Amino acid sequence: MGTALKRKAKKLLSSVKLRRTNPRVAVLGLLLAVDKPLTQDQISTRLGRNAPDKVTIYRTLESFVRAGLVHRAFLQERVWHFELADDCTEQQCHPHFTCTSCGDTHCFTGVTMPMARSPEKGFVIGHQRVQLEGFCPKCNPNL
Amino acid sequence: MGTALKRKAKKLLSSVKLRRTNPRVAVLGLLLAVDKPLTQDQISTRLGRNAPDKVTIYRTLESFVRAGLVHRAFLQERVWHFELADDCTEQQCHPHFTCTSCGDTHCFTGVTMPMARSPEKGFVIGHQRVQLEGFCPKCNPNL
DNA sequence: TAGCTAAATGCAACTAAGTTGCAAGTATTT
DNA sequence: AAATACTTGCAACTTAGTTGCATTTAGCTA
Ligand SMILES: [Mn+2]
Ligand SMILES: [Mn+2]
Ligand SMILES: [Zn+2]
Ligand SMILES: [Zn+2]
Repeated sequence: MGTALKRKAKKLLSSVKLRRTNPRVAVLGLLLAVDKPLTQDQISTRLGRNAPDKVTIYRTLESFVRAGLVHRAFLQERVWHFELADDCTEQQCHPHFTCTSCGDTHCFTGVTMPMARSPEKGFVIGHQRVQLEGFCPKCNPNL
Repeated sequence: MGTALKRKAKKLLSSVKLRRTNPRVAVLGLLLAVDKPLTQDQISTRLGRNAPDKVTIYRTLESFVRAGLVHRAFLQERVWHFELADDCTEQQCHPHFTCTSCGDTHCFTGVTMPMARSPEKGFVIGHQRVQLEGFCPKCNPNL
């Protein structure tokens, strides 16, 4: 991991009053670098030989979520994907697109969706999530 | 389960060329009756004493999904929720609202959302899913 | 109606994502 | 440098969903 990324990660950690430990710098630096949702397993693999323990990665991510640095980006499988909580408003994150052919996920950061309106009085819609699936350019049969 | 429901379930099964077995009639009848997403566990509990085996419920639901009778309505937890595949178009199902206070889920069947537009050439958006969370009328602090 | 067969079921064992408890280590404060 | 609250790693656990296989059954045919 680049020194610049490490510095950025440490700064971020301090800004939310989290201790600047090695596992946290590594995980946060990675999320800063890849800029797309990753699972615990993917994080572990990418950090390679001296990746922190699985439990530490989960707890690290949990602390990031609590601090508001990271979101769980719910995809359609059974595993959680985590990404930085930028490109989001209070009410909604950007849509996520997953290719049904190759499985790749893309962040549609430029796409904004109108908020759903409640069908009846009394509901308060605090947050909205949009998931998309289909073919990515690589797998598009018409291309 | 009511006789009418059973008859309806059997009819539906025949219409998609699935064998009319007891487990299938029971599970489909239940989904017809409750009209909201249920997990395998909830289905099993509601069917009570002589509910089919867990594996049978999963395989039953899988056959319904293959036949297009049922959708997996992905909610925010780690478990799958299944519901009848009506109130859906080819491109999107109705939004689902889950209350962050009491956990109840409501189907916003009347609410339609515009489809997201691809941010760049090449993506084909086949399906869109919208999840909402907030306070339900029961838990709304302003009510 | 009885028999045939492919499809469906039930059970036990398994997989894998995420959790919990606890002893040992360490970042920050003083 | 010492104190201590926070963090880490490991082992054991939980739980949703899967797999393999022997047994049963729905729907068909004779
Ligand atoms: Mn994203
Ligand atoms: Mn619904
Ligand atoms: Zn693709
Ligand atoms: Zn509620």
